[in-house]
Amino acid sequence: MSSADLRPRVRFAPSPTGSLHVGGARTALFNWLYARKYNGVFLLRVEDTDRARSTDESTRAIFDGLEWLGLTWDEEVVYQGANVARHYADAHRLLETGAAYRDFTPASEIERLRAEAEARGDAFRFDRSMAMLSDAETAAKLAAGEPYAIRFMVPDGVTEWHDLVHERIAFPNKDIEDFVILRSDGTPVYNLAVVSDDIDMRITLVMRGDDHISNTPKQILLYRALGATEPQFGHVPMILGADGKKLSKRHGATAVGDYQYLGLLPGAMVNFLALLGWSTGDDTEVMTLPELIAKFDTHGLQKKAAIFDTKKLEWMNGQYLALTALDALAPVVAPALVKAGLTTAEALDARREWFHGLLDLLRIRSRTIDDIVRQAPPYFQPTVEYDPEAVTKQWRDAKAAAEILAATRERLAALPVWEPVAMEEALRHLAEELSISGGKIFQPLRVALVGLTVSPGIFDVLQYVGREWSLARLDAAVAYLTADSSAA
RNA sequence: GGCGAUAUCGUCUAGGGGACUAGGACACGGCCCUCUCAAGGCUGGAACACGGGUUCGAAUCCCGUUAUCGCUACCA
Repeated sequence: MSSADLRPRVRFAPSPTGSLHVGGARTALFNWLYARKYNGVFLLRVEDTDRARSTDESTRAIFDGLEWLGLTWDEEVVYQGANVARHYADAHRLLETGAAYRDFTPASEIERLRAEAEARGDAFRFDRSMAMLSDAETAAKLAAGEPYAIRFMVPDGVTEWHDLVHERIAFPNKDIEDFVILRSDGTPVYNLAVVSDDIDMRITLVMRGDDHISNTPKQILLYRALGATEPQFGHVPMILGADGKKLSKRHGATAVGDYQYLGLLPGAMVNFLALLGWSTGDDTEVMTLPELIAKFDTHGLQKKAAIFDTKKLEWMNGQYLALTALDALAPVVAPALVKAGLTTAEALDARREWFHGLLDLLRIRSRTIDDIVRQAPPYFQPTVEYDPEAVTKQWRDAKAAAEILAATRERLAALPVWEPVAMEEALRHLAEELSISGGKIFQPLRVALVGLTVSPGIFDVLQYVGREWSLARLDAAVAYLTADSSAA
């Protein structure tokens, strides 16, 4: 065996029946991290055997989501639907070796018995003897072309494995009923398809959600009956909504694409997801992808389900907004500004330095890209709208405010250079002359410049709004206030 | 119902017999900084589900109870 064959092989196997959900994304992430950490191979398998529910659109959404997160796969995508011939052959192989048997009982009959048992309050269990026929009977039914399902004959004993996160898990085989592996229409059932494909893909570790724990003994039995050595298993906990219930639409944004749309950074999403159900063992929380890979260790995997805390996700995104180099951040914020109709890509390119400086000012006050866009209009549009509350609060005395703003305008206009240090010096002098605090000038000025009571430092605002627009806005404010007072 | 999994602050977690007066982060409150808002710094409140064992000693090991979740399909 060559050394290449010893590389760990893991996979992410979503059903293309919706978007890529955060739970799936995290399962993919753990697998990806494992592969990257241990020089392994990360594979993607689309489980599209349920043709009624699978869509191409969903498949694309899954690819897009994984790519956005940077979880790239190493070999061609495997489509389970393309392997049904092998699934069928494997089922028949088990039939030949006696590990499985034909069940001519119609599905409708099983359904009826199940309903009956439930009505009695009993649990229905398929009884192997129901299907046991003499060779002659079987031959006759076969000759008559009667349809049959293939059931796996669960042997006696106990099926156990050493789970990567749960240690030992054991199931007495008596609790597992003879499950169908091939339907009477010849299509494979999930557990068979998964095992057949995982064998074919030479998967060495199956890491998946712990909702699959109960499937695992059945799958292990299939590996053994098929003459294959079973892979390692690791069952990671689920992600729950804020109410402790399974994450669903009702909880709002649950798809990875939703967060992309909401202006989250993929690095923040990955970092946050990694910390849901896994920890480094030390106190580090904000980690780059290379750090995540270096620190990843299955021992840090949690057994307990985790609640998806959007507040912490936002905080994490704020950290990434602040930490990401402006050169890298600008290209992702620019399209959002363009989309909001505030500017064009060309205009931003032309004022690259200005844009980066502005971005640096706004990002520290933001948790998402949308937050940045929301703060941006005063710097991209010639005029601003006044927030009524800001007017009430800072321009309550219209006459006084107008006077201060007029004086402010005069001092600023007189400056030889439009530069923060000089502005501050000039306005602090003005405050001194008027025997008022700096805030008494800065706050009304802030409303004139951005229309709000909140903004970055006032001198930064003046600088980034620019001389021309700033002075015009002061004029407009004075006009507004004098008109207002004469009207009143 | 049966089987399985899980159980530390509101949330994510550290902890794997004595280092625990149970640590960190998010969120929340206070203070500092300050032209506002953030960011940052300091700081406060806040948890071992319950009951039995084992042990000199238990958040840590064992058993039970409870609660939650999952599976129990000719769904995946």
